[in-house]
Amino acid sequence: MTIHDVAAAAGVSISTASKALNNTGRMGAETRERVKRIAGEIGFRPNALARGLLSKRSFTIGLLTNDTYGRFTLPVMAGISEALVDHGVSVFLCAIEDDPALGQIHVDAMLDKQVDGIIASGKRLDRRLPVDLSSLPVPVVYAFTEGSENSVTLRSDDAQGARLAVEWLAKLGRRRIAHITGPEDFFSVRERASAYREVAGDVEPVLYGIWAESWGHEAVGAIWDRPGEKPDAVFCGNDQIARGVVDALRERGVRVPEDVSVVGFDNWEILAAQTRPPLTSIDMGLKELGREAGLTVLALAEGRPVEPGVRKLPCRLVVRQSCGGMSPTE
Amino acid sequence: MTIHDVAAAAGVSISTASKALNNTGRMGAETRERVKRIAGEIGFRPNALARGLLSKRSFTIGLLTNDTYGRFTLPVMAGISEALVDHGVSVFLCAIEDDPALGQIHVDAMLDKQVDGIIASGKRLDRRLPVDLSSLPVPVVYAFTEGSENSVTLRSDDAQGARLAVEWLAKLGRRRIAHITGPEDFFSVRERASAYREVAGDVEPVLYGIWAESWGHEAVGAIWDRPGEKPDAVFCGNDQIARGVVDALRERGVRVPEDVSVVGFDNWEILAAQTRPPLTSIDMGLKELGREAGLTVLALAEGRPVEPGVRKLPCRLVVRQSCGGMSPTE
DNA sequence: CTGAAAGCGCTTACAG
DNA sequence: CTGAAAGCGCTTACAG
Repeated sequence: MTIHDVAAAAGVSISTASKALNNTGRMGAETRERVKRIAGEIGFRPNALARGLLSKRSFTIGLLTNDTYGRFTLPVMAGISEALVDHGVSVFLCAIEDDPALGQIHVDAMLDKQVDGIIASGKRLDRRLPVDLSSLPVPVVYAFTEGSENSVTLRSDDAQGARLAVEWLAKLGRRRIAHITGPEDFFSVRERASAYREVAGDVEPVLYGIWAESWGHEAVGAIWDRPGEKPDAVFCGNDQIARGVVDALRERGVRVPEDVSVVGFDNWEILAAQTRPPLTSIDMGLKELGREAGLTVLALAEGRPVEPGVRKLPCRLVVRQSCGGMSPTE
Repeated sequence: MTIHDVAAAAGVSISTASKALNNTGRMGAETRERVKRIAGEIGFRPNALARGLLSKRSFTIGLLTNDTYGRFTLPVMAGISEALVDHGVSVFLCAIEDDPALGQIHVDAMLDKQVDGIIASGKRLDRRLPVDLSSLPVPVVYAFTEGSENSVTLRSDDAQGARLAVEWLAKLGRRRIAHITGPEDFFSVRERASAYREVAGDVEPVLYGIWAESWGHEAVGAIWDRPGEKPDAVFCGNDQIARGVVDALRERGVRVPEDVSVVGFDNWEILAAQTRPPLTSIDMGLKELGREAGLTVLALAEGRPVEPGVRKLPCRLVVRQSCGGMSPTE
């Protein structure tokens, strides 16, 4: 089923057939309709390869990621796909672990296939992918990973997210808010911690550790075993830590949210919803981030101008039950 | 940079250049080498679109999935990608939720782009994707989802996995093994339960519920609150349930693994490893399943014969600490 | 051993 | 208003 078949069936030339189907050129409305109808009847679908060869557009982009676990990449991917499917653009997913050779192979494969652009994504804002994308013949957008010079980079606004969490706790009347978080060498950890400090003051400590439930447990032990006043709230660096904190508090007979409010970060549905009580958490809006990344790489591919630099997208608070309080009333 | 540039730079015709680069035709070894060297020097990369137009192979396949959460699809995807990258094949990821219209859009987009084949994947063995793939012009392989008549379908061997779990418990000396699992309308639930029955006998009950920690909790309550002898082991339908079971037992002062051994299913790393104690679990080998699916669709695309029907891939036991015992000595 | 020509399926100036 | 021709970048019979 090629355009030749359509042309033959409609009794016109292939140029006319092409123009009819693409709504270009000028011809009798009746002719155009007839060609379209016949194309539909014989099930003609234009070959995107042939079309791409001419137009220099493949309607294809590549998503490169080293987040094999997919916790971050998957929502990003969903957003990209959702935004681009309407434009007829399909997405190659390339999981490259942290292997530079594998990364290069995938980049080469994508370039061979004439992708219109590449989105680089990762699991950490302050690390680069193990492959250099800075001088490719196609546009590159960085989403949730460190970008190269003068590139377009999209990331979540972790400071604003942290503020959102702590302000919510303050609004609920909490005054002694502790912060239990991940490793200090993470940029996002430092950014969240300093936003926390601004809002919460320094009545309670920041405890740096690892991204694990066990660390949440341990930190609660350290805080609650020391003498003196205890926190009435804990802002956690992610949901895993928050889960550990909630479980540890329950085991000590401290009631959540009556005695202590807990906020997580990531809004990792499966974890946040299964915790008892379900976690109030900060959502980084990764799907929205993916959507923006998709639209941005598309704009670049079409030659529309895009301001380079880092663009921060807002986080939002998702209220469940670990803080008490109703859903946020502005 | 096209083959014209290579030909010009090497002082040969484009036919000769093409043949030199593809190791076809006959020519002086010296000419061939020179062309190759020059191609490398000017950074020539053949346009896969043009190549695909001739060869009728795009070196592209599509992965269709309704598992937006990605728990199952992601390992499958990793396996597919890993198997195919060596063959120069790239993968379109199409997340279609459960939306038939969206599914059709993605299928059409893939066909337009001349994919060499499609792999359909899901989150449930006994459900079909919301789109009919049974009479496409390209080969289709089903992985971890119900396939159509006479298709090639790959799935995990849940009965064998369940047997592995229960036999492991028996080997550790457990005699009263309960089974707490998901909804009975899941095919895999029934298959696991009946394999469990065969090995464990009927001293303890099968409790059907939902795929949630809360159900694990609740089921432990039901069992331990009734009078009479208690189980000395629990085989759980998935890791979430197992986590609920382990937590509930701990809260009752029942020691895991000293008093009761617990086995999960799925080997969902992030959950299994964070449970205290870490969960021994059954791994469905989804990455291997993806690898097989990739190689199978490739074989089909190349016209090699593939036996239709359902192929079950073996599960394996991953030993952590929730059962006691050493790593399986086989 | 090497090159001119035809062609993959399509689009787009350009004639008529 | 419609069609013949050239061409996107490549490969592959077929001549020479």
